[in-house]
Formats: sequence, C-alpha cells, structure tokens
Amino acid sequence: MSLQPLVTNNQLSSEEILLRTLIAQKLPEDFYLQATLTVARQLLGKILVVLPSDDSDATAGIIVETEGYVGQDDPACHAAVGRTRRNEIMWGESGRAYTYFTYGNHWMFNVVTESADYPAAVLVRAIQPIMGLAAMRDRRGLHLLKSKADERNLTNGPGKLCRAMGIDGTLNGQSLQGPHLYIATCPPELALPAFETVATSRIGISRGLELPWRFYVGGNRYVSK
DNA sequence: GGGCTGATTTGCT
DNA sequence: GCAAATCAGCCCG
Repeated sequence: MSLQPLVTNNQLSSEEILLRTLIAQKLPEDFYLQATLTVARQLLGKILVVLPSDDSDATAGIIVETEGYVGQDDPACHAAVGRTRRNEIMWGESGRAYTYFTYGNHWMFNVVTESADYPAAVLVRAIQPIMGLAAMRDRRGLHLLKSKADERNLTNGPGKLCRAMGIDGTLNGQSLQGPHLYIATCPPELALPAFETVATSRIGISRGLELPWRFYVGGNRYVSK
C-alpha cells in the first residue's frame, strides 16, 4: 500500500493534459437544441471524446463526416415508423447519445438533436483519430497493422469508429456532458485547416436519397467511401 | 483503386 | 420473415 499520490500536477501525461483541455471546452447542452442539419454541419471539426466506464482506454478524434436524420417525415429516419423501444431515445431530450446495433455486427453512434418529442439525430460517420490510437488498433484487430496507410481504416465508417472507440449499447441514452462521453471544440493546435463542407445524399439507405443530408470535410482522408 | 458478396443479429410487420 | 443509417475479404487489374 502506497501513501504516495498516483499523480501529481507535474506528472500529468500529455494525454491527461489534453483531456483536461477538452472537458473544459465541451459543447453546452443548448448546442444540441439547434436544427438537426445545423448541428450536423457544426459538428464537423469538433472532437468526440470517449472514456469508457469499464475503465478501458480513452480515445478521441475530430469529426469529419456526419448525417442528419430529421423527424418522422424523413423516410430514412428510424422514427419514420413511429415511436418504438429501439428509437425511444431519439424522441427524448437532445444532447444524448443514441446508439443502436445493426447488420448483426455493428454499433452506430448518433447525437440526439432538437426539442424533446421531436425525433431527430445526427449520425457520426467518421473521425480523424487524435488520441488513443493504440487502443483503437487493439479494439479493431491487429491485422490492421499490416500497413501504415491502414491507419485511416480505424475510424472511417460509422461501425468502425464505434468499434475503435468502445461505443456500444451501454452508451444509449447517455448524456453528452461527460465525463464518459462528450464533444468539444477543437484546440487551435489540433484544428483542421480551413475546409469546405461538402453535402451529398446519405449512405446505406434506400429511401430519402434525394435529400443532401450527409456532410463531410472536403479533402479529408478519414471520410468514409 | 473498385466491384461484388457473405456474415450475422435485432427489431418490427 | 425480411430489411437493415455495415464491413471485410476476395477477385480483378
């Protein structure tokens, strides 16, 4: 049994310093009350931070691709079928995570937007990793170490980033005000260069293809294909 | 780089 | 029963 503190102020790792910076810059609750497509655009360039409650490694990355799913009248939105147990969280307060399982393998991570009882959310489709890359590789499988170019494969898709960051059903409904999960403004030293926001139709859906509600950081290598 | 296909589970009709 | 807000592996070049 040691009487020494595990960490003193002059022993903070660079990762701990970054986490303290990020939590201080987390987006406030009312950010998520904005119109869904506004949130989808504004999330580009922000940092998603996950500190799993099982105490596994923290990870973070810059959001580079999103999609908006907007209310019961959007045919691609899960809420189009009405309120069900699965999509329940989307009908609740904004600023929470909506995670769900699909294709027998994959978790998806969404941010609930707009007022309670209006079912809408933003799907996070890709991030550029900035913290916890070793943990991401572990969770995604060592075969990815084959080539350095495969680094982009860690998180360039909605299922991949959930796997890499340890996001699953335990986060469904969880607040985005931390400490386990939050989104923060990017510190200037990590910020992306000025970018163009590109809007296209959403991916992997069969209805609502005419709506340009997918947004990504133009030219970024970590956007999905 | 791109195209095709099988895997695998849940939710909802 | 079937479709799903997907991915990896395989083939081709």
